[in-house]
Amino acid sequence: MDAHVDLWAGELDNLDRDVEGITVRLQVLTRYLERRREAVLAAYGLQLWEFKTLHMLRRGGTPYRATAGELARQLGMSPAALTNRLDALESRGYVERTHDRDDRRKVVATLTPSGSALWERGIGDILRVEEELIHHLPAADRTSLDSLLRRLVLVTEKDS
Amino acid sequence: MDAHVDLWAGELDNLDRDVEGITVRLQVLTRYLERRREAVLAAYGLQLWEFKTLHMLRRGGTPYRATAGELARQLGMSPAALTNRLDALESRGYVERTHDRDDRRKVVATLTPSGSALWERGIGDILRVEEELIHHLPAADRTSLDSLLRRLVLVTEKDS
DNA sequence: GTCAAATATTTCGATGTCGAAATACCGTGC
DNA sequence: GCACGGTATTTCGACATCGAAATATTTGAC
Repeated sequence: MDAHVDLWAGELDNLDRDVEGITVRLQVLTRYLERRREAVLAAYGLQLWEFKTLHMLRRGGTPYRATAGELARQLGMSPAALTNRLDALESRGYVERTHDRDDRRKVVATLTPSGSALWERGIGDILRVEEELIHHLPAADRTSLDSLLRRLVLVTEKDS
Repeated sequence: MDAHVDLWAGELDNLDRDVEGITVRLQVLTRYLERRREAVLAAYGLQLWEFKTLHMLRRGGTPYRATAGELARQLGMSPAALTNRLDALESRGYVERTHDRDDRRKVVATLTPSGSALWERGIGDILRVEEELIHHLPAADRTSLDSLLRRLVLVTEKDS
C-alpha cells in the first residue's frame, strides 16, 4: 500500500505525497468498509443495496416512509434504479408501495414491520464492524480525524 | 451532512459519534473525488474505469505491460470483467494484447503510445482535482490526516 | 511420453445501474 | 372545464460487473 503510493510518486515530478496518500487511503478505507459491511449483511441474506434502502427509510424517523423520488435522491441514484430496488424489496415484504393521496403521481414507500426488524438486526453488526476498525485509533485521534475529514466535507458542500 | 450524522445518531443508543462521523465522511469524500475525476476525464472521452486500467499498466513502469490476471487482481475485479475492459481498450487502440511466449495461457496487455499519451493528459487533471480539495487543509493538517488514515489502512492490511 | 490436475483467460447468463422515452397525473391560464 | 407544460414514476435498451462453466495451456506423476 505504501509501496503503491511511492511507485506512483516516482513517476511524477511535482506530486504532493500527502495529497496522493490521503486520496488513495480514503478510497482504500471506504472499499474496506464496504466489503466488511457486505460480509456481515450476507448473514441475513441481504445485499448492501437492500440494506441501504431500508436504512434511508428508517433514518427519516417514524412512520418510516418516503416518496420514490426522495429516496432516489438521498441514495444518489436514478429514479429508474430505485424502481427496481422497490420491486425487489416489496416482493420480499420489506417495503410497501402506496400512492400519495394528495398527489397521485407520487409513490410512497413504507417500511413494513418485517423490513424494520431486519434493519434492526443488521445495523448492530454494521456498527460493530465500523467500531472494530476505527477503535484501533485512541479516542483523541478519532476526534482529530473526524474533525479533519469534516473540514474537507464542508468544502465539497460549499462547491456544489 | 452533519444533520445526517446527527439524525442517525438519535436513532441509536450506544452510538459513538466519532465512529459514525468518520465512516460517513470517508464515504462522502471518496464519492466526491470519484465524481470529480469522472468529470475531468469526460473531457478526453474517457470513463473512469478506462483510465484506471491505463493507470495500472502505466504504474508498473516501462514497458507498461501486465498479464490479465495481474491487472484484474490489482484493480480488484473479476478476470471476466477485465476481459471486457481489454476488449474495449484494445478496440480503441490504447492497449495491445499478446500471448506470453513462455506461458501461452497468459495474455499480456501492453500500453500503446496512444494509450500512454492519453494517460499523461488525464493524470495531470486528476492530480489537480485532488490537490484542489486537499489543499483546503494547511500542510501540517494534511500530514496529520495522512498519518491517521495510514494507521487505519495498516490495520486493514493486517486483517486480510 | 501421456494423462490428470492445476492455472489463465474467455464465454455465458444474471444482476444492478443509467439515460431517454413512455405513461400518469397535477396545476395554470384561458 | 380543457388543453398544455411541468413533475413523478416506470419501462426499455445498453452497459459494466460477477460467478460459474468452457477452453486452452502448462506441470507433474508415472
